[in-house]
Amino acid sequence: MGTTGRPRSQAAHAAILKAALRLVAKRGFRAVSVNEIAAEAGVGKMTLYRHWPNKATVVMDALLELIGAETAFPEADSALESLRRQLYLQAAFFRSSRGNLIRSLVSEAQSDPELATAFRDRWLNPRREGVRQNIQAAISEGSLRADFNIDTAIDQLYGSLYYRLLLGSGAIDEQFIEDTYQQFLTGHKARQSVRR
Amino acid sequence: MGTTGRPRSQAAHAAILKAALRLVAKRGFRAVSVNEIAAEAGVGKMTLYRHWPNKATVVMDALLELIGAETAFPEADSALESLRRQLYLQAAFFRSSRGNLIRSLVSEAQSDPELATAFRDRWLNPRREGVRQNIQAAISEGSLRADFNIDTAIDQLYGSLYYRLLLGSGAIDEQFIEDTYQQFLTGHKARQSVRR
DNA sequence: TAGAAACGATACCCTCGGTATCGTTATGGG
DNA sequence: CCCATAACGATACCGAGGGTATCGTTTCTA
Repeated sequence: MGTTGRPRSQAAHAAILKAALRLVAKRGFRAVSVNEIAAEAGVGKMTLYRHWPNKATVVMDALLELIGAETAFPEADSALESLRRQLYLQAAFFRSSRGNLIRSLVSEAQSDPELATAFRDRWLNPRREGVRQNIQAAISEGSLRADFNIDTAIDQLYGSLYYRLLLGSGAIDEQFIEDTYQQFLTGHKARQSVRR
Repeated sequence: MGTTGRPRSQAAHAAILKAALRLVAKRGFRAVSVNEIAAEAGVGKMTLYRHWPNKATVVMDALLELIGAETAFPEADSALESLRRQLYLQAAFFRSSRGNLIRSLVSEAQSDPELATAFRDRWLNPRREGVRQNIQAAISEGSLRADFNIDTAIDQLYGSLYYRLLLGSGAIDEQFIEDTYQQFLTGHKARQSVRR
């Protein structure tokens, strides 16, 4: 078997991810070199390349392993309220320095098809699936209609957030989130809201 | 005066922009080198750097000078119809190879604050201003309400287009555009549509 | 305890954006 | 008409950075 030899250092693995997260969140992907990440982690450059095939994959893993759960759906009394709160979480995430991770990866993905696929498969689609299930729960609860295209609705909900993050056309503040949520509600709520 | 000496070659200027547009539309910003652009234009590299300070600015100018008018607002019977048709134009533009220019510039702007400012000032904001005037015309015509935040509405209209262009989460096809337009209308149309 | 593989360090390669400098060429003010 | 001036194409060069190769050393397991 391939089980012989010195094992990979989990400490080095974790230190590299942590260093990559810190540096890229603070200064952005392009401004940080692989040498810096390795030095910050107290590790040789070659150790980094033994664990990951390239710089972008390190940052992708840092995003998923260290802060992937930061935008999970919060518990709430209704599916709609959970959706609304998740929008606020996503906005806070985008406003924070960690938003730089998303900006960096989307930027690199424009010229790196493998990274683009990985970003969709590992970050975007799982989150979209969460939103889809939430919306379907809201439909089951009778608070949303059932006759709209869910994918398009998700794009309209989250597209404007990514737009402001990447284009910097305006603040991702509470007013903006509330307006976006209300606009979604206006177009998709059930005509007769179920009451109890 | 500084009017002495050999004048700048307008032919070289135009050839460089055309070469940059062709190559970047086909293969993307990062995959095309400055040497290639100059060679394709039949020009020395230094001539390029005499006309522009860096690679990104060349592509920015190519976008504005060669295809800036491609997404102007079409004439129509009503402001709303003009807006709807402009969405279709923008979608066709994003679907075409020229969409690579936008993807490239947004990508580079993530690590180049000057480019980010130029992209907003020269591309985004003028187009947003056109949308704003169109929306205000629609309000004046009585087909839209007057009590919503126009900037947020613009982000919701166009944000999902940029989202699909940059994230590749779905096709920017007619169905998507129509759904997006209808969702905007549902949330912002006047309660009593004016008829004649 | 011996072989295999990961470790940190470091030298190296290659591409590419941008600069410097060459001799040459086109202009326009005097 | 002619000469100072600046742009021209070509080419050598610089520096940064991603990724590789190789060193002697260390740590594991069979």
